[in-house]
Amino acid sequence: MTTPDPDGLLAEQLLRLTRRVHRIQKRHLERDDLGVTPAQSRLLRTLAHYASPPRMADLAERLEVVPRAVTTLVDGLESSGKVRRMPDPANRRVTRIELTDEGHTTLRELRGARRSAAEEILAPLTEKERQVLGVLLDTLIEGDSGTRC
Amino acid sequence: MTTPDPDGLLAEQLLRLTRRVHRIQKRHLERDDLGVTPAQSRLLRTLAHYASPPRMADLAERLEVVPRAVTTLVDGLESSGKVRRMPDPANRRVTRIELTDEGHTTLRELRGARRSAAEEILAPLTEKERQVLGVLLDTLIEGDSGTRC
DNA sequence: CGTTCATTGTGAGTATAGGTAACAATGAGC
DNA sequence: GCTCATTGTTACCTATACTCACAATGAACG
Repeated sequence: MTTPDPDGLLAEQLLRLTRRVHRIQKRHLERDDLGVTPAQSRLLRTLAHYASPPRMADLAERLEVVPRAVTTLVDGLESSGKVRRMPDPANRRVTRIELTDEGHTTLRELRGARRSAAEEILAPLTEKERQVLGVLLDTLIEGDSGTRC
Repeated sequence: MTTPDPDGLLAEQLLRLTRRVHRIQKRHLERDDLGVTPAQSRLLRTLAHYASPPRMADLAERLEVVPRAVTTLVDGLESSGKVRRMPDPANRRVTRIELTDEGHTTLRELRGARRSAAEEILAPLTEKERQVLGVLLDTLIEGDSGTRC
C-alpha cells in the first residue's frame, strides 16, 4: 500500500512481460512460417499506415530507431521480396519504401498471427481490463514525446 | 469501443513501451557508470532475493532464460568482481552464485538508478494509475505460468 | 560559379540479449 | 558395474539496435 513501486518493480514487470510478448510473437510468426522477424513485421505494418511510400527517415522516426536500423530491416524484407526500394525522382538522396504484392499478402497473413499472439498474451484479461491497460500504456507512450528534450 | 485491440495493437504498445524502458534504464545505468548492463542489473537484484546463494539453474528459472544465458551474465559480473562462483560441497556439479562486497555496494547504488529510471518512465501516471497498471501487469505475467505446457 | 554546410542512406564494426547443440563431469538408480 | 539424468559450459548463431565515418546529394550564399 505504502510503496507501490519500491525500486523499479513496475519497470521490471514491464520488461519481464515484454520478454514474454517477444517469445509468443516469435513463436506465432514461426508457426505460420511467414519468413519475417518480429521487427520486420512491425515495419511492414507501419508501412501500411502510409498513403504514399515513406522515406527511410520517416520509418526510422515512426519506429523510434536510428536510420541505420531501418536499413537492416529493409534489406531483409527486400531480399525476401516483401518491399521495394524506390528512388525519389524529386530528391535523389531519398529512397522510398513500397510494399510489393507479396508484401501485401504477407501483411494479410500476418494479421492472423498477430491476432492469435495478442489473444494468447491478453487471455488473462477481461475486455474491460484490456481497455484500461490500453489507456495506461498509451499514456506512458505519449508521456515520452512530451518530456523529451 | 467495439474493437479495443484490432490486430495486436496492445502488444505493439507493450513492445514499444519496453524499448523505451530499455533505453531509459540503460541511460540511467550509464549515467551512474556502474559498469553493469540492464540484464546484469536484473541478475544482481534477483540474487539479493535469496537467503542463501542460489545455483545457476535457480537463477535461470527465476529470470526465465536458458541456463546458458545465465552463464554469460555471471561471466560478466564475475570479471567485474560483483559476484563470485562458489562450488557446492554437497554436489560438485552445481556452482552457487554469491554477491561480493563490491556486488552489494553496486546493488545499493543501483537502487538509486532504478528508482530514478522508474520515476522517469512512470511520470505520466498518478499513484493510483500505477497501482492499477501493476495489478494488470501482474495478471498478465501470472497468466503465463498458468497457460504454459 | 564555387565553397560550405546540412541531409540521406549505408558500410563497417560493436554490444546486448537470447537461443541451440554437443559435451564433460558428476550424481543416482538399478 | 552400467546406464541415465542433471549441471554448467564451450562453441556457435540470430535478432536488434547502436556509433562512427562516408559518399552522394541538395541548399545557401558570397
